[in-house]
Amino acid sequence: MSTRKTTRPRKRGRPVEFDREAALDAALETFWRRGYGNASLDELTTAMNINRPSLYGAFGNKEQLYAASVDHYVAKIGASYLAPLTEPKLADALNGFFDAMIDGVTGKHGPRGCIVACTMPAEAGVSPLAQAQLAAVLDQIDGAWIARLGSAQAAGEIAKRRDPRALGQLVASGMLALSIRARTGAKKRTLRAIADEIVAAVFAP
Amino acid sequence: MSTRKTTRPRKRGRPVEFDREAALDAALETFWRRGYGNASLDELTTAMNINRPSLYGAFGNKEQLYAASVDHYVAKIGASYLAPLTEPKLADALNGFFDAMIDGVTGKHGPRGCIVACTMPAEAGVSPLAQAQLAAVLDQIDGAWIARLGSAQAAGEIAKRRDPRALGQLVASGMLALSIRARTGAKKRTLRAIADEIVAAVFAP
DNA sequence: CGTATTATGTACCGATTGGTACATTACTGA
DNA sequence: TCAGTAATGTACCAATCGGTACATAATACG
Repeated sequence: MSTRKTTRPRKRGRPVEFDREAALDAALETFWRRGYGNASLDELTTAMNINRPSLYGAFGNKEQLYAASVDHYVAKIGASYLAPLTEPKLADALNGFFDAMIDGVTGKHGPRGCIVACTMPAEAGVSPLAQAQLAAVLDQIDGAWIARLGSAQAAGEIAKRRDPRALGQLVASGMLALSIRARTGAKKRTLRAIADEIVAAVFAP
Repeated sequence: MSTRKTTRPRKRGRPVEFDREAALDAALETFWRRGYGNASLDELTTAMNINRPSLYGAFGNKEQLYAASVDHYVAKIGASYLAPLTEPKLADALNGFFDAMIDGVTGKHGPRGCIVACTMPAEAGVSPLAQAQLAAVLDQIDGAWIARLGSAQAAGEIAKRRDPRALGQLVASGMLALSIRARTGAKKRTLRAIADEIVAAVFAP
């Protein structure tokens, strides 16, 4: 018998008519701009261009749609901010990260600020699910920078006495703070000046 | 004729029965913990122990009550964080600020985090009033630190080549980020380690 | 074909929302 | 003592909220 992939049963019933990714993009933009509580299902379904039963069928409920939107943001936009971490020189990684991030939070890909820093903390006080998700996202960003700074330290780019953990959390903290500042309309130059101080702090002896 | 203060007419009508400050404390605690949208008027009036008409008579409406609660927070708790700025030595000012702030955002005076960093950014995307208030509060904290670092620089405590403006905004940014981290349950030691890096950055050459 | 299955569109649900009308109560001033 | 004034308590409002029942439409299977 020829080795055959387990015949996955084809999809029954009426096919989904909307593009799940496009719908998530629209939901993300809505939650990002208005926060969780200020985004109503009417707004969401209008922006996503689907009706309520389709939304509930595809995403569960409003809370789960919000969580999916945040995941979508992290995977799509957050990941693009972290892409410069693969730069061989630490200075390039840091500057590339802050440049990309500042472009992003000043409106390049959507509303000003970042959905994580600007909308999740408010929900974290009410929803354990949101609190856990926020903690997980922060851990992920911290972890990425801690690892990157650890190898930079091994390569002799930063002083041996520095603590990669605290420095990684400092860099990630910069992202949170700049995101909030951008929400009120802060200019790129202002944000970049703050980022410069953080970069300098990483390279201090 | 003896110079007399313009006779202020005494208060007419039934006197107010609640303590405005205590009511504001309760409103602040509610908004702080649950954010603006998740705090209903039923919750607010119950926490404040007043009825709706009294709330509207004294504070206008929900949005204005929120703004007043934030002002109350800034004047009461925010000011206590900034009190160490009067320390003669800059290091004492910085460490006193971060110690007080970390105690605060980890729950000493109320819910974890700070109402400014954790609940205002979400509203700033919807309400121009909230956005302007958030910008004003950030300006105030930035300004306090910029002034303090300016005089520290004049006193030779930090290097002449450093930029007090960027450094002041860096310190204030630390407050924002630590506040968000505290919201998810981060421990004091973690927050203090990040603060230490910021303090070190201020004193770098 | 017919049947099973799944998505869509409409129309609706009870609950909750922010906000207010109105009668009552407690005070000041003449 | 009585009129004027302002806060309180109750009870209510229209609007909106998140979520769903139900009939219809579109597919796969046999």
